[in-house]
Amino acid sequence: MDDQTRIMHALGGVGLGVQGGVQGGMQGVQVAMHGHEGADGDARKQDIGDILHQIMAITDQSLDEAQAKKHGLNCHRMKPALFSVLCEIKEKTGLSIRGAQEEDPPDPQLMRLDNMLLAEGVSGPEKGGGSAAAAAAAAAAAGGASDNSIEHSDYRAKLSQIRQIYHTELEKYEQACNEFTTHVMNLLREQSRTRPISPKEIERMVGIIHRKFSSIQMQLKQSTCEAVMILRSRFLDARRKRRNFSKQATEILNEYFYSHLSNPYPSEEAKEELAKKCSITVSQVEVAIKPLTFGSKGSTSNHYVSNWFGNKRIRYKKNIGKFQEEANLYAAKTAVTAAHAAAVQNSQASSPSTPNSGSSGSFSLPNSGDLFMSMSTLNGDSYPGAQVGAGVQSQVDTLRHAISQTAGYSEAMRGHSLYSPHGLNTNGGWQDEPAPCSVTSPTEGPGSVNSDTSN
DNA sequence: CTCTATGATTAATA
DNA sequence: TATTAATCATAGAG
Repeated sequence: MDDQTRIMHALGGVGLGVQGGVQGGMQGVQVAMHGHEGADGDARKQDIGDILHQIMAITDQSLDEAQAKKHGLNCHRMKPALFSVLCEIKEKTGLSIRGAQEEDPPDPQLMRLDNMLLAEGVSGPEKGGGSAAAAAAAAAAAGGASDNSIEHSDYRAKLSQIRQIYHTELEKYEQACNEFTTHVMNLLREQSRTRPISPKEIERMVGIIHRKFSSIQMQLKQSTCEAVMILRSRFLDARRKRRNFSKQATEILNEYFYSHLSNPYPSEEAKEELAKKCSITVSQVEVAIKPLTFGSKGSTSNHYVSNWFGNKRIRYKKNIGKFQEEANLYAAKTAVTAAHAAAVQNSQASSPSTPNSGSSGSFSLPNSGDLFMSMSTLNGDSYPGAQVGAGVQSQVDTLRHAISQTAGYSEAMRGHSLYSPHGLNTNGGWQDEPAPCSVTSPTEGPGSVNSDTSN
């Protein structure tokens, strides 16, 4: 008690001793601190010394006493002035380190992580997280190629799991950060009543805390990214586990292929239609992680068709003999369908019943390249008898098919001019025929056949 | 297991 | 950019 009054007195003395105002107080302190005292400097110095002594003595006092004194100090009329002065001093003496300028540059790595999380749909808008939602999302995402079945939804489920964890954790961190921040702020504010803490300093402190927490968040983001990467790599590996197209899908594709043998380059629309047909007709199982990674363009399903046609073309070309049977089959099929469809105006020509007769020989179609080619291969090849027979038959069928095409021949031609951007060769074939080899050197037929078949 | 069929990927090409 | 040709890697049959 006694001490307290003395302190108060002393403080008052400091203030009053100069001029009484805030300004005065400041000057007084500064003067005293720097030791530039004037005439009565010694006396003031003495005062200050007293004060310091008394302050030191506080530690020896009981809690109650300290509280009381604190209160006393807080209520002192000079307190605000002193406080600001002390803050200023503190600021000037560099006690508060001025290292708060390296915050603005947004960490590129963090940006990268953010971008990736966003791209993967982890941090993006909520899409719901459940198997049902996953299925819905899958359906929504893949427009045409809908059922990517197990793997796809599995992936989605896992992803949404990650996402959920991520969000939970993020929220937790956020909350902790806020809690901690407010706690520290309160603490500092509280302390600011007894020691010089400027609002600026508090701000800085908050900044530091936030930085700390954001670095933690970055770790979270990083590990989330890693998890996604792992998940993705696992499923991307799985992507290579190819699924064969369904029987019907290949049926449809083959049909198209063999009915457009002269120009098996489906246009975009055609591809789309084929894709639609295939995936609608059957639960055409496709592995499609791709649509997940970026907003599926819808053209993804066309990709499969393109793949298929690419493979088909190349493989057909590589070894026609091997595909003869298939060709026959589908040619016949298309012929039949054509017959069905195109009624029977020219039943003579297109009737499947009498295709061989007139048709084959009489038609030297522009796309006879195909026929010729297959012909020559057949001729050149020393197939086993049965096979030859089959070959001939197939040839016939192909012809028949060609004829059936003839019904829509003009259509086909239009198609050519429209669809084949890379010139359809005049010989009717696509690009350079495989024919040449067999044509030019039919003698070498067997060899080529063997190699083909072996291949 | 091997072997073939086949979907997917990739580098090269026009 | 679409295709080709080569290649990879698996599915499926034996």
